[in-house]
Amino acid sequence: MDLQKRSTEELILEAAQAVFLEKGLAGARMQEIADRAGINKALLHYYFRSKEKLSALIIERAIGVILPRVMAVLDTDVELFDKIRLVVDTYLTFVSRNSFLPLFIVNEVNRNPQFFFRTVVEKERTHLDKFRRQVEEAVAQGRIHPINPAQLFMNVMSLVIFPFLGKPIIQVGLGLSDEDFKRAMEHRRTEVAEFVIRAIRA
Amino acid sequence: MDLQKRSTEELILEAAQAVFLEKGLAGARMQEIADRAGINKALLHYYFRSKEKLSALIIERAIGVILPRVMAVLDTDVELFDKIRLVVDTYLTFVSRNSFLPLFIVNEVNRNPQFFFRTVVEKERTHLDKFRRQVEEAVAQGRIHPINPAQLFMNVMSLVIFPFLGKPIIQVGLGLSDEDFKRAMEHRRTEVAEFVIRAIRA
DNA sequence: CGTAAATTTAACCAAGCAGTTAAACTACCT
DNA sequence: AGGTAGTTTAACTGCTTGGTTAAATTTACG
Repeated sequence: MDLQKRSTEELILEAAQAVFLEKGLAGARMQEIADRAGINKALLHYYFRSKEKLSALIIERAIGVILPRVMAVLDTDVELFDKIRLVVDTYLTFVSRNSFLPLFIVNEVNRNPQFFFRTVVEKERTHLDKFRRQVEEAVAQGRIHPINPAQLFMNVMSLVIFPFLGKPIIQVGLGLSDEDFKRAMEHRRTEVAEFVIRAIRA
Repeated sequence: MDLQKRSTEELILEAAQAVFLEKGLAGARMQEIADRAGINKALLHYYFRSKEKLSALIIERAIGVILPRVMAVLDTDVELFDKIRLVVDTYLTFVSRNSFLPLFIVNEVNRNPQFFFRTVVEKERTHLDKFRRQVEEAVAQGRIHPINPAQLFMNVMSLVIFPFLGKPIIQVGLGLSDEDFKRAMEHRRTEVAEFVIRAIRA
């Protein structure tokens, strides 16, 4: 379709996403967004009336791109242990390429939980059901240690996401270069899943 | 000593901490800090010249209060599994009472990693040595599965801290009331440690 | 070509906010 | 009583920033 060049609207959205993720909502400047999109402030407001409207779009986009990904995996028919491996791998890949996303989302969600609630979760919550039943079944069959599915899910998310939120802490605290960190995350791609599986396997 | 009333300086610091943690550095207003401290803006600047100086103090305080706590536990002579139980318990207790702290620290550390580096870590890094050796020894003796001490540490921190960063996500995503969430965290106090121990025990 | 939409230029407004200042008031100390 | 540090009041400066406006210029397109 438009292989030649992205539309101005897209340019703005990309620039806005970059700036919002880097600086946070309060720290982002409309001027900087305009600059990075290669346009001027007037045109920026011409497309997206206000900072608030623009930021709402970005937040929706950011959350909308990551949440369905996890939910889709959780909703498949794969066997439990393989599903854990799959969700870790999927998520870790994605978040490695968008390392600012977790912090941004966590901030916005804490600032305005209602929005998060209305926008996304209502539709997605049921997708957890299959996972929940799967865990309960495995517990009932004695294949895994008794564990609350919610807690298990929380654990997986924690292990995958936190290192990116705490990247500077971890890097400095453990003395890792950027390259080291990348390698450590690569290593985690398999390690985390096996860690979780060992923790629950009966 | 001064049982009657806290000094104005302390009042300001407490108010500043509260406001900074709730609103973040960029979102915090000097006026609000003054109001909450029960004084006026002029006096606020009379005590702490600028917002920057004040925020630097708060950041230092915030990090300085939580990091040494973990390090102290990691540096003790307790046996490995008990140490894991201890660190989880200590940390979870503390962070339950200061639930805004993790998000604040994570933000500041991402915004300015150098500061974090200079201020705290230099002195604290060595405290990890004992834990590191302990893990390596346990691996060598075949008491636990082979695991990089750094990764193990990262896993424990992840499991403890993340739920507080993602509290709204988790609450909404899993449909937990405030009471439910509190109970879930209480439950985690023992669960997380056992989870980790099962994951590494040979 | 002609017209409408897209884009720039440049100036401007209003609000919010950090920080200042000076004068007056209060409380405590000696 | 007098002085000093702590505190208030209230007005003000200066800068940043979101948002607007109007006119000029360019681009796209039938």
